[in-house]
Amino acid sequence: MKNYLCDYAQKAEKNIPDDTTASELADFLKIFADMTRIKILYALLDMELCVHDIATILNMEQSAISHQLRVLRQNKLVKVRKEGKSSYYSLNDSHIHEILIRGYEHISE
Amino acid sequence: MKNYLCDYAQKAEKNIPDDTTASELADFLKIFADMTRIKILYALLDMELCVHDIATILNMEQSAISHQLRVLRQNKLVKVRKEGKSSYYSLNDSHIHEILIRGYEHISE
DNA sequence: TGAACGTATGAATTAATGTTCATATGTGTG
DNA sequence: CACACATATGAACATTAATTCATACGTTCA
Repeated sequence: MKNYLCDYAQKAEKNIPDDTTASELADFLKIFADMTRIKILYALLDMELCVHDIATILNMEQSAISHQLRVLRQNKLVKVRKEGKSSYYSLNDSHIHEILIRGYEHISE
Repeated sequence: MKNYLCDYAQKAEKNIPDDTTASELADFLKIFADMTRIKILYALLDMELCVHDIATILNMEQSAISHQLRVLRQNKLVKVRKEGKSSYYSLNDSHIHEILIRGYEHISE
């Protein structure tokens, strides 16, 4: 049974985020781990859209979209503007573009 | 029942990746959606490590690490170098750094 | 060749997550 | 106020995924 660590491995230990940070990071990146949410984010890249339009564009139920928008909203990736009967959603995070682009680059290779 | 789309919404439609692309993208980003894998990736940021050392550093079972390394391997995020009894893993993707950094920036705000 | 070590993997279990369905809340309009 | 429209949400169901356990495979060395 080996419980020790080589010197170099001890260095690696320092790079690893603590449980709280790692967990927050995982939770954040988890948001991008879903096809529906990715599509929603892409739809919102250039403009704000109301729930109904997103559902129509993605050809999905309003309820499903609404649930996913809640996830995005709670994680501050999108923001809402209410006007009349509608809720207009738009992006709320500057890193989204970057992450989506890096991801796309990866699968394009 | 509204089946039409406003002009601006039709533009949004063009940004949305097709199902295949969106699915691949989601699958790729899904890899980052787990605390264990994030820790492994951080551990490998500066150096290669064998399975046993990763398990020790993360204080987890060898089997769990091995399973996750397989996910990372299959998705080409890490590569293996076999030497003697050990398998040494290292990063295999230039976007990893960027994604982890963007994620960290987000949760730091 | 047998024993120890390192790694990989299949099966089972448990936990987390996405979608649907039904329904509630809220807003504008006749 | 009654009704249509837009959105939000709780519960149920189905699916996916992470970990553990047991074990197999591969390598080194006495």
